[in-house]
Amino acid sequence: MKIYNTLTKKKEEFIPLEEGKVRMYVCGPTVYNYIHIGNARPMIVFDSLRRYLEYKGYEVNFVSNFTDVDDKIIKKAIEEGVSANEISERYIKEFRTDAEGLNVLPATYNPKATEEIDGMVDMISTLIEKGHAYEKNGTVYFRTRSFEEYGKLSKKNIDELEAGSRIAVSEEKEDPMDFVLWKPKKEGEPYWTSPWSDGRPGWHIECSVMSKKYLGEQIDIHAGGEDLVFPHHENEIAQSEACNGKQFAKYWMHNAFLNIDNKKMSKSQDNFFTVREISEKYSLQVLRFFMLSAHYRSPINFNADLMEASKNGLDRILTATYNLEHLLEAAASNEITQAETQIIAEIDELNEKFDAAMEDDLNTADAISAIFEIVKVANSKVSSDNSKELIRNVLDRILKLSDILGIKAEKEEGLLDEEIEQLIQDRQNARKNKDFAKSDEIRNLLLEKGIILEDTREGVRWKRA
RNA sequence: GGCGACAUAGCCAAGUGGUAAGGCAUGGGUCUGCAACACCCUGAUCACCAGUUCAAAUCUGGUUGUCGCCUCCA
Repeated sequence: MKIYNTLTKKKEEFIPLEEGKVRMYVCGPTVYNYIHIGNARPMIVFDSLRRYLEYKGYEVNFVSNFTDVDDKIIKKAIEEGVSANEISERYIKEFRTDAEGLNVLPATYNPKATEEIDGMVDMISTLIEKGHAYEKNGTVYFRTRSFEEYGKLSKKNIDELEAGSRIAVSEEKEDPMDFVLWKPKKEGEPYWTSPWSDGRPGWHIECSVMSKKYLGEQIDIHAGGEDLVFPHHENEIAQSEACNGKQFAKYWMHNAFLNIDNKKMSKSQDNFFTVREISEKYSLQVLRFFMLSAHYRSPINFNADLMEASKNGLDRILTATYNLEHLLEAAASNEITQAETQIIAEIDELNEKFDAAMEDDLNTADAISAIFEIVKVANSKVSSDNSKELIRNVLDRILKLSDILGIKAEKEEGLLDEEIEQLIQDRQNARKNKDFAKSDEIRNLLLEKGIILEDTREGVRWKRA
């Protein structure tokens, strides 16, 4: 598989550090609110990567953290008059609800920053010992100039950074580019004790420490949104490599941003959507499908029309599996014929197209097109005249490939209550008697109840609107 | 100011040297009692200019436009 590596700015063949295993870290959310749809992009994209790697047979150790101590969390806690912990616990719970709706698999480990403070103190101590960090008045800074390769990920030159810097100059810092590893508490803030002060860790050190603890000093893939390249990931590299003396992550992957109506999402512009809000209007499967319909490194635009189009597109796939399931029930023959092996060969070819797309830096847009092509084959060439084996093969293929993308392609219709069953029966009787006025009336009534009826060769069937 | 990305049909979007995948929408037709689903048909001189090449959406240079990072941010 080829992966575009931000570090080298090239697509590279993916070769894991340890054969058959993948160590992967994705920067998780700061839990101070519901996640927004921009947060959902890396979750979905890298979950799809994980699913694909697992499908290929890798054992994936997938770690994603919760940043549960932070200025924003503290601010929210003060506003609500509750503890910071209460805020973070609440939104971790909400995060899990949204992640489940998006069909994002749970991480192997979900460490919380506040539970890893000891490790952070250790790493900061090591950095001080090695001359990569220094303490001033209870604050510990990373000595950026001590790490020669600083800027290698974001391709920034430290001197140019300083020239154009908008960072407030601190009297304490040896250099304006130095960043905080540990900061003393302010009145009323949560704190932990350390050799330097009662306080809390800086944001960047968290990921270096949690990644090391759960995945080791060297990992295969480190991923996140492209805005994290600088300074967050650059700083993680500096901390981890200065501390451990070896390359931190082999492949750095970054997803592009999601815009709303071609504008950056921001609270001030009031074009901000949470995943929760979207879930009230659409299945989150539609959001997931929408996100995967473009390449992860391209910016993607979000608006109601595009969601509508995605919904229709996804429905095409869902309808196809729905149809195939009904055909499977209706099919009489079980013997696969010569002609049918041709259809399977065609599907095999499209399956290969899917794999090739995924192999090429996770080209989910192209992979989805392969699924659509299989749907086309199913719709145009498969009927209840075919053997169960053929139908089963095509159906399974669509379900399997969709599942790699985390798309649930099987409709969960549930059961109908007796009243509706009776109405459907009444309508069938009316149709038999050619009382179409009555049958249409019943159909409309059912539509109001959210049940759509379809008359097929194999009889009447229903689905939920 | 520094660094970087992008520009493909009404819309979304693949395609990185050999005359343009796929989806949505539109219009016409088939199927259906009518619908729905589905099927068939319907659409692109790949932002512009110049260059390299037998051959360019695809490489090079330039122009225009859009956007991102450099500050918490996915």
